[in-house]
Parts: sequence; C-alpha cells; structure tokens
Amino acid sequence: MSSGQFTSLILDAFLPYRLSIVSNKIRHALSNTYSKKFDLTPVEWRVLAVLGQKEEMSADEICRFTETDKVAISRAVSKLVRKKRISRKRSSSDRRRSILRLTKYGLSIYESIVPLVLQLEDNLVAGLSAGERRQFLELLGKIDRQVSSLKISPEF
Amino acid sequence: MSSGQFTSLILDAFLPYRLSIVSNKIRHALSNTYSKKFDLTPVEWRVLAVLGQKEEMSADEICRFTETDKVAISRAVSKLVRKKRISRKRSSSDRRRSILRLTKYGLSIYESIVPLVLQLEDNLVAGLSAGERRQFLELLGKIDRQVSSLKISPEF
DNA sequence: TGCAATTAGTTTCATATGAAACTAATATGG
DNA sequence: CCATATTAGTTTCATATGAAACTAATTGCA
Repeated sequence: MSSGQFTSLILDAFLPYRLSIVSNKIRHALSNTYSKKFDLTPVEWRVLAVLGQKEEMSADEICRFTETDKVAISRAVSKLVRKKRISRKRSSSDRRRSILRLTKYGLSIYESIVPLVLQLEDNLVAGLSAGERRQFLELLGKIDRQVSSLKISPEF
Repeated sequence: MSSGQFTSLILDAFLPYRLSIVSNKIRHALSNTYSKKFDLTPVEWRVLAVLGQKEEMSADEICRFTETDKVAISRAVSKLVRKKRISRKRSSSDRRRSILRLTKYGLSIYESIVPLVLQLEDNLVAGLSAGERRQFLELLGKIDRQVSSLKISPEF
C-alpha cells in the first residue's frame, strides 16, 4: 500500500534520538569512572559536584541549579548524609530549609573524582577544535533555551 | 585554606553535564507527547520507531541499531507484543532469533506519533539556522565517535 | 564429530525512579 | 489575626532499570 503521504521518521537524523544516544553513552562512561570506586549514583555525584562548586546550598537550590527533580535530590541528599559525605543543618531563617555542605570526607571524594571526569571530558572533545567546542556549547545552549520555553507552556 | 592547586568543576562549562540536562529535558518533553496518550514508555517508542523505519528486525538488531541494552529491548518487545502493537515470529534460519514487525495497530500508533515528535523537533531547533542544525549534528557525531572509541577500551 | 564458546533472548533480584500524596513551616491576603 | 495558599522536603506505592544469571540454539575448532 502506497504511503507516499506519510513521512517516516529517520532516527539518525532525529535530533532528540541522537542526543539521547550520545548522552546515555557519556552517562555510562562517566558512571564507570566513579560509580563502583566511590559508591556513588549519578544524582549523588551531581549533588557533590554542586556543593563542590558552591560552598553551601539548600536542596531546593540544588534542584533549581541542576534542573533535577526534588524527589531524586532528596533521596540522594539523604544517602549522602547517611554516608557522611555531606552535612545537613536546619536553616535558622526558614526551618523548612536545610543547609547542605560537603564534609571533609565528601570533599576528598569530590577532589578525587574531578580530575577523572575532566579527563573524560577532554577525551570526549579530543576530536573537536577549541572553536568547535565553543560552537557546540553555544548551539546546545540555544536548544536548551528552546526546550525550556516549551516547558513553560504545559499542554494540559 | 588555600586550594590554589585544585581545579573546581564548573558545571555550566562541563559538557557531559550540559548534555545530560538538555537530553533529560527533551526526553521529558518527548515523553509528554506520547507517554499517557499512547501508553508507551521511551524504550517502547524507540522499538516502534525503529520498526517503523525498517520493515522487520530482530531484537538483537534493534539493540545494535539503537545502542540500547538488550534487557531493556527484550522487556519493551514483550510488552509491545502483549499490547498487540508488534508481532514476533521465530526465525526459521536461526531459532534463537525472533523477527519483529509492526502490526496494523502498531503502525497506526507510530503514524500518529511521528508528526508530534517531528513538530517537537522543529520547535527545539527553531532558534537555529539550517547551517547551525547541520553543524550541531556534525559536532555531536564527532563526540559520539569519541565516546564510542572510549568504550572499546574497558578499564577492568 | 563432539564439545566448548558464543549468541539471542529471558528471568531474577535488588535498587532506582516516577507520580502522587504527605508533613511541617512560611507567606499572603482579607 | 487567622485561614488559605504556597514552599521545602519526605514518604509511599507502583513501575522501571541495572546487573547478573539463566535457557536454548548456533558456531567454530580441535
């Protein structure tokens, strides 16, 4: 039966698919550098990474900074506290809010992982010139803003 | 304490992180277009998408084509068969292998979703010129090949 | 020819994740 | 001042996912 009117989806040219594939590969590669060695899940690493960059943050701030679901952050924070990698203190100005910081132990884990993930990143972009790297991040930023503006108008 | 010797990780400039954020946003946006409406998970959609593009494939071929874990594909295939969206027939030349195809029902679901996801893709790249789109996919392809070559050398 | 290695796909078990609902605290407006 | 709405974070329940082990069939080599 002729389907001349129907446009089949060519996955290799479908941007969301391509992005997903590459992102998954990188996530696995990243996970391989720290997951077993440091007993960390990707979201836990993300929390450590944020707290390594900023001195202290609340869970809600981490959610907004990393655009990650609050339940996932909550669970990761609880595990990191239990593993004594971060500390949690109630904010005196808003007792709903907690103040999170890396412990010395957490900081040492963070400082051990950073060179590894930076090395991985270097390997990833080894085939790109410096100009191409900048270009890629710029285009990615444009797509990021587009998808964010889509989310602002929920369809329900 | 001076930490002049240590390079903190700046997440906004960290490519894997940026890719992950954008990819997650897109995955959610995509999922919103078909997940509830068509009762599909992302992996199930991926299987439909591949079978919509190719007439028939084995599970193993879908795994390799989409670079997706065989357990995930196996589970998605079983659910799609149960939902009568694809059919599964044993290969006569290799009885380990199954031949998967879209059913009429599955094809109609596929044909309903494709315009939606193509529209979403159009919206995603609305801020890019045609040249920038090509450039982005080319650079993404380079990164893809780099990360694939990393995986070829497992570290254990 | 026969057996070990490999392949195609499935299942088990433990953990992660998503959606929704929850608690406690604060903000806002009448 | 008080009731309602909102915010920060947690918990529950169901489903998804990851890792490992499994079964059945095929391939390759001695």
